[in-house]
Amino acid sequence: MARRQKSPVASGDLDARKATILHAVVTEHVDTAQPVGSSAVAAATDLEVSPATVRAEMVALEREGYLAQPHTSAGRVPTDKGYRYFVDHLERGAVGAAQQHQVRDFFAHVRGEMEDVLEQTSRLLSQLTSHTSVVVGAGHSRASILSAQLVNLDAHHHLLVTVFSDGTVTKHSVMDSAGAGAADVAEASRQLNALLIGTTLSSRIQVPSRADDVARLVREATSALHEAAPTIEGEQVYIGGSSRVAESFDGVETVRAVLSILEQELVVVSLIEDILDADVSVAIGSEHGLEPLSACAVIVAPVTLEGEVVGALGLLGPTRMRYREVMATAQAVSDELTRHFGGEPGA
Amino acid sequence: MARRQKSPVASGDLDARKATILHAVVTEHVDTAQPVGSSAVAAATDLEVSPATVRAEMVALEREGYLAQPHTSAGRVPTDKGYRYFVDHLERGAVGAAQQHQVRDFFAHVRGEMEDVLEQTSRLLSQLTSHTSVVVGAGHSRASILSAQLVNLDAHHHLLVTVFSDGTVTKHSVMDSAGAGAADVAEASRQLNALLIGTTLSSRIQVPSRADDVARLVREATSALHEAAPTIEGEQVYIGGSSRVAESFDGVETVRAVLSILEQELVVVSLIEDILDADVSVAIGSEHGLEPLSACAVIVAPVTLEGEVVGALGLLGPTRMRYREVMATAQAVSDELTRHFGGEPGA
DNA sequence: CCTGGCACTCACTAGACTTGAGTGCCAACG
DNA sequence: CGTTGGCACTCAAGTCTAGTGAGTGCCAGG
Repeated sequence: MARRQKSPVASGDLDARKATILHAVVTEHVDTAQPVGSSAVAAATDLEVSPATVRAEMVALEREGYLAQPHTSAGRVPTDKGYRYFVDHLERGAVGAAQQHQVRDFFAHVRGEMEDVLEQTSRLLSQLTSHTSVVVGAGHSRASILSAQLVNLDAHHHLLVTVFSDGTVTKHSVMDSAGAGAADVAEASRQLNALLIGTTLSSRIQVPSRADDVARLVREATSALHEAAPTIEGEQVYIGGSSRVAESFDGVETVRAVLSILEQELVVVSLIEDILDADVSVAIGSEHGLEPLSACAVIVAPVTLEGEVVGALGLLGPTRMRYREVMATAQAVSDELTRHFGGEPGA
Repeated sequence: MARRQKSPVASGDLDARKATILHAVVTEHVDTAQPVGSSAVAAATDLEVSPATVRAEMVALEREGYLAQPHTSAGRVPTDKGYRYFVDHLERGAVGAAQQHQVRDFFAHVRGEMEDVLEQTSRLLSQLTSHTSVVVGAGHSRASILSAQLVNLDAHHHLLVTVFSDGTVTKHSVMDSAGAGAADVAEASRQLNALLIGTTLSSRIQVPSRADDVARLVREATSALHEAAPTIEGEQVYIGGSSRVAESFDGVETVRAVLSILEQELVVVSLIEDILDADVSVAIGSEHGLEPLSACAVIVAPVTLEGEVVGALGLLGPTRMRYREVMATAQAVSDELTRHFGGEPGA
């Protein structure tokens, strides 16, 4: 714990006592939601020093930006930087046995398509942590096409149904003002299947240039598919427990702002992806650069499949959050989710 | 306007002056969010009576349950019953030209699958009204199957992809522990297609009882499809502008409760369906029976396709809401949405 | 470097008082 | 008899004034 320097503007590290004090302030503040005074810290730690000594250290911690005072005669509150230090120096803990069991149990019994599993996982996460959760299923830009089929809806509308190797299915409507016959549609379907199987959305396709109905349908269908590609590749997002936002923040305006962000799926996805790292990672306060979320902390964990990141889960709460427990939960669910898909690919 | 009786407990109707006063109280209260006093009412109406007279009428209105007093020395506030009368006797207005244009414009330019249209419509609604909106796409219990296809994912997993006449597509994973060969899967796919085309989810299917791989796959696939039927028939729900909830109510607990309800899609759907009537209809306060929403009013309008109700849109806000404008907007969007699908079925 | 002591700060609370919007009641008026 | 102005009454909300106490910063002595 004793590191190189103890200069007052040390940026990277703190001496053992300061670290202990900061830790105490964070845990106490998380518990009570109140500014923490020097005597409370002295009582909560095993430092065996007087409040006056703690005060001196707290002055230093404030000068260095780890703590802040709401007003002159109040206790201290951690700053974003304080939480950051706390999280960086947090020894990872495992989740409690009860939670562990609940997670295991969930994944043992969950059934259905991947989409359903992800959605339910999102519910699980927010139930376990009492925070809002986000589960992102990565896009399938690299998935290849297993099957493509053109289905006739009515005289002027067909539907291109495409199945990808990752188990996702997409549909695209194809207008057909000329009204090709059933036989032509069937032939176009056959050609599309032959043409698209094995390709990915980014592949270049050689479409027939003939002028007949069949060729026209094939061209229409492939262009519909590729035009929509950016959207399809876009990830699926499942948000759970958004009502928790109302509990986490007291200002109505904050609640509104956070909810408003959550409504913008693209923003949420890019937020999660920005934070996403190989391991469980955390963005605190203004670290993620989204101003309306400056009162939030976001904890992100990846979901991998055969070594590749195929998704992510995130938990969003106030900076005043039980980091240790929430991070452990994120880790546990991430692990189980990864295992779940590893054991049951494509299901 | 003059009706049968003016007995103090008249339930159905009010004499003209009382009606005018109630109307004034509602509009004023909606505007100001404050209890409305007798002098404000006297000033706002063209009744040309003194505040004292208005007071006498307000006492009667309170006795009959249309108005309430937050405390003895405050103005009056409408009760749910008061809002109900107001809404029932509201002459329908059209939306403003600007809004009308915005709605037309939206539907002129919106493109994509029905799901996308509904989702975007939900955004439009909440943007136009500043309230939370719900769009429900009806289930396709009556839609017949146009195509069914079994696609091989890997050695032990297949995917049954089904296209319905209403343009929806579903998928169901089919486990295959025995690992049938590619030829068998193709044959099963062919048989499934022949078997299922033209049927609906409620149809009874005659499945082959043979013991070979193909018959087994067919049985597995059809049972997967029919097991999931209740879920598939379940409507799609799109909720827009849930952040508006934070603006509409001041109590944090109310916000939380409402958001919590909105998270339960099944509850939302049944709420909307309960309220849904042939015309635009409204549920105020406790009328819908969902206690957490007792501070809310819900406005619902149907979306029809060829005379049949295929969906609904809802707007959820505080009981203190601009009923006239919101109802007009709901009506306008409902009309345009109906027209949109009428003109472009299945797209 | 630690500590107890001490004066100081300042949010928060409670109580007293004022204000004013709004009421209910009533007697008088057309 | 419905309407009206007058009037006393009520009560939430705002303002002011202490009083309280948690917590601080500083300092002198160990």
